[in-house]
Amino acid sequence: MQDIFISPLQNALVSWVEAFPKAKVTAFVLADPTKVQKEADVVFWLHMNEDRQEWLANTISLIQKKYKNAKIAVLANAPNQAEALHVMSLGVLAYSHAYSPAKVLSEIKMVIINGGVWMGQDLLKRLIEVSTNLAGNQAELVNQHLKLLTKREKEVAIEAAKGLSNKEIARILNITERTVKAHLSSTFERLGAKDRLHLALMLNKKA
Amino acid sequence: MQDIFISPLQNALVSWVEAFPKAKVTAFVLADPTKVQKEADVVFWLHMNEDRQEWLANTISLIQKKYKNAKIAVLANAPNQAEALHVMSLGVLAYSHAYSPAKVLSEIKMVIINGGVWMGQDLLKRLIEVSTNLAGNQAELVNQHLKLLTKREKEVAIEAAKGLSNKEIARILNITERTVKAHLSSTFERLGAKDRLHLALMLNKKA
DNA sequence: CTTTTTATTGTACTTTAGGCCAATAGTTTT
DNA sequence: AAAACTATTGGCCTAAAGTACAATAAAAAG
Repeated sequence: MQDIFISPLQNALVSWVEAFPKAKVTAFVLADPTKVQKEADVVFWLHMNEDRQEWLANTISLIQKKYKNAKIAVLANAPNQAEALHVMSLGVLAYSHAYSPAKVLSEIKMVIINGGVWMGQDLLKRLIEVSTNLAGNQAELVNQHLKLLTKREKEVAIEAAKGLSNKEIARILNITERTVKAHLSSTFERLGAKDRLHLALMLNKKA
Repeated sequence: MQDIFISPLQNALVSWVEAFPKAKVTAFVLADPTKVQKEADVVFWLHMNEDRQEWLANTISLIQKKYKNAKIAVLANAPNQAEALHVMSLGVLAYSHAYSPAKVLSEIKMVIINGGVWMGQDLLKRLIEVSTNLAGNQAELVNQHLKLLTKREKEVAIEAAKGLSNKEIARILNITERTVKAHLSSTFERLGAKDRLHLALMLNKKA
C-alpha cells in the first residue's frame, strides 16, 4: 500500500511525513505507470490549491483511468463544502484540510482502504439535512398542511394533488362528484389555497 | 471510554466482544445515570430490530437527554438507507450492520470518538447524488422539458406552472387570454401533459 | 345530552380551461 | 423561393371547476 502525494510544494508537510514516512511526493501523476503500479493498492493524496480546480478534475480522471485500484483523497488548503461535494461526486473518497494532523490522516487512510468514505462532520450534517428535507422534513411540511384537514378531506386532497379530476376522485372514493367538490372547497378554505393547482403545489412542494 | 450495547439479545455477538471485550450489554438505557456516567465519554451501540423503530427513536432521545457526551451508533439487523438517513438526522454518528466484523466496529469507534461520522459508501454515494440532484440535475430535468418548447411557450408554461390563471398570464405577458390558451395547448401537446396541473407537476417535480 | 364537526348530496350559477376550425404576419429551414 | 415553424388572435363549444345556498344523518366533543 503506497501513498503518493501530488502537490505543487517542493517538500511534504510535516504531518504528511509523520503519518506516512514512506510516502512519495510528486508534482504530477505518472501518466504511464508500470503494470505493477497500475495494479497495486495506491492512495493518492491530491493537494488542492484554490486556483487549481481544473487541474484537480483532470488529475482525478487521469488517476481513475490509469490506476485501477487507486483510492483518491483530496487535501484542500481552504476546504469548502461545495468543492467537497463536487470532488466526492467524482469518486474521491476523502476530503479534508491539507494541514490535518497526522493522526487524522492515518484515520482517513484506514477508513478508505477499508471501503469507507471520509468527510467532515459539518459537510455530512448538511448532506443529511438536504436529503431528509426531501424525504423526511418534506413529508413533515406536507403533514402540517394535511393535519389541518379532516380524514376525508385529506384523501380527496391527496388525489387532487396528483392531478386527478373530480370525477376520477369520486370514482376512487365511491362518492359523488358533488361531494368531492364539497371536500375540496373546504380544503381550499382551510389551507388557503385558491384552487387545486395551488393545493398541488403546496403538497408537492420541494423543501 | 466505555462501550454500552443496548440489545434485546441475551448475549453479545462475538464480534462485539472481540472488538470491545470490556463492553456492557443491557436491554435498556439507564434512565438515571450517576453523575460520573453522565459526564464520561460513552459510546452507545443500539442494536436495531426491524420491529423496534419507535423504541429506537425514543432511546436515542433518552440518551441525548441523560448523557451529555455520549456518542451513539446504530447497528441494524437489516440496514437500509431510509433508516440510516433517519437516525443520522437524529444525531446518530454511525450506522452499520449488526454483524459487522470486529475490525469494522473498531474502525467505527475510532472515527466517531475523533469527531467523525461513519456510514457505508453506498449511502454516502446516494446522499451526494441527491444533493447534487437538487442543485444540478433537477434543473436539468426541467430544462429537458422546457427545451422542447418555443421561447414564448416556455414563458407561458412557467407562469402556468406557478399557478397563475390564463388571464393573469395574459396580463403579465401583454397578450390576450386567447393567445395564452394557444401556447398552452401547444405546450400540453409537446410535453404530453394532459392539463396545466400535470404541467405544473412536471416542472415542479422533485428529483 | 346538547353542540359542533364531519360526511354526504342536491340544484343552480359563474368562471375557467381546453379543444376545434381558421386566419394573418413574421421567421426559419430546406 | 417554397415549406415549415412561430406568434398572435377570433369565435364557438364542451366540459370541468368552483361557489352559493341548503339540507340530512352520523360522529365527536363538551
